[in-house]
Amino acid sequence: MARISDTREQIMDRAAHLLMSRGFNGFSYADISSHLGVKNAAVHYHFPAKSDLALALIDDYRKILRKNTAEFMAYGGSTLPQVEGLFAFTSKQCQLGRCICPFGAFSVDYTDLPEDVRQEMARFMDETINWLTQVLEVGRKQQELEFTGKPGPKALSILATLQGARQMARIHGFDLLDDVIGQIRSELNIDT
Amino acid sequence: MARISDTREQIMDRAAHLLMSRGFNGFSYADISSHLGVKNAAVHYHFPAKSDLALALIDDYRKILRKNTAEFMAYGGSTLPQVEGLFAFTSKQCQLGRCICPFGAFSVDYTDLPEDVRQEMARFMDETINWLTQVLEVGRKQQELEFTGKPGPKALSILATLQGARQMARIHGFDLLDDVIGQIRSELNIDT
DNA sequence: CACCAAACTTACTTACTGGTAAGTATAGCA
DNA sequence: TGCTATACTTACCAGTAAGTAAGTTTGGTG
Repeated sequence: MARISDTREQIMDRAAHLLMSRGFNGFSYADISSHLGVKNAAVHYHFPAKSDLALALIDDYRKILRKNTAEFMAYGGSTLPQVEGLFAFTSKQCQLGRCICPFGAFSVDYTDLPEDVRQEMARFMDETINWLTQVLEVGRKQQELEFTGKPGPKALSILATLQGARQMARIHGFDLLDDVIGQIRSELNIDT
Repeated sequence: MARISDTREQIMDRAAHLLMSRGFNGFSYADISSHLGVKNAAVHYHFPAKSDLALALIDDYRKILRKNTAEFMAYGGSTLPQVEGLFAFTSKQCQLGRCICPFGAFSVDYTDLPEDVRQEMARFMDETINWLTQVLEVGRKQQELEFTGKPGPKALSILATLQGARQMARIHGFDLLDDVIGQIRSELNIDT
């Protein structure tokens, strides 16, 4: 037994990977425990029900998002690193086999989710949309990027595009995601 | 027993709905059989393995796509009904609870799919992309629609956007899909 | 009427699912 | 040294998954 248990953290790491590679119903507690070399019940010790694991995962995502964007949301700054960071992150995750973003994973298995998980997911999505909406709004004002229509729908559109492309890339090849990101860039007039 | 067995057809109908509402690993043979009032083994009689069901579903989608687009692919014509048809279809499917398009469903459960199903899926995606690419190319030539960049990446981008938005709409509400379709329209300069 | 094949049902198997109850090892503390 | 909370393991449970083997019903055909 480790002095400070890192098993919980390892469970979260593995669960996050499994969630994004196989979807929420696509992995079992055994998939986690066997990979860590512990028993099934050890995972249940930290997360009694699978929905507890879901809530913890979503909570983590929200924290990471807030941490990474807090400074921008508070004080502004250049928007290009924000947008390019989103593209790079999506691309890297996909190449690491994590082709299903949490939105997609939980959307597919939505009918099996308890109400609290659904609500947390909606909140996380809200925060993500708000962040990108503000990035687009500020970016347009600062003339760093251009686009058609209002920032809100454009933000939705970009997030949806990346989510869909990430999934399609698994079936059709990773070039697809590069092409789509290129298309988004050109429509934001930030061709490199 | 019906003279001409329509059980197979009913199985396909139900399976298609379940695939698009819960994903491929999200439904079981029991979900199909109980709904039709037959036994589990009856489904296995028509589709021995679940991958046979997957292949049949994909084959059906390909046929439907080809049937609906054959005329346009052969002789051209106005492109607006093609594009608007895609939007209307996506919107309707989502409202009927089928928030997961086949690409998304099979992408999430990709790791469990046998090689032949993966290849059929890739082929179906290819045909879909080719169709929309041609629609965009012809539409631009005929000055029915405008867009940034090449038709290929734009087609990918639109399909990815619709797939992602359809999934996100389930979590965030159906308005999201309307907003996204509105955004796509305005970027094609076909605002109504 | 006899037969045959299609379309099932009955009854089963093996494997895995999330989940639980009870026992055990260990680290730190009074 | 003994106690206690943490972090597990062992050993199970009921439910469900896909899949199968063998028997049964039925419509159509010779």
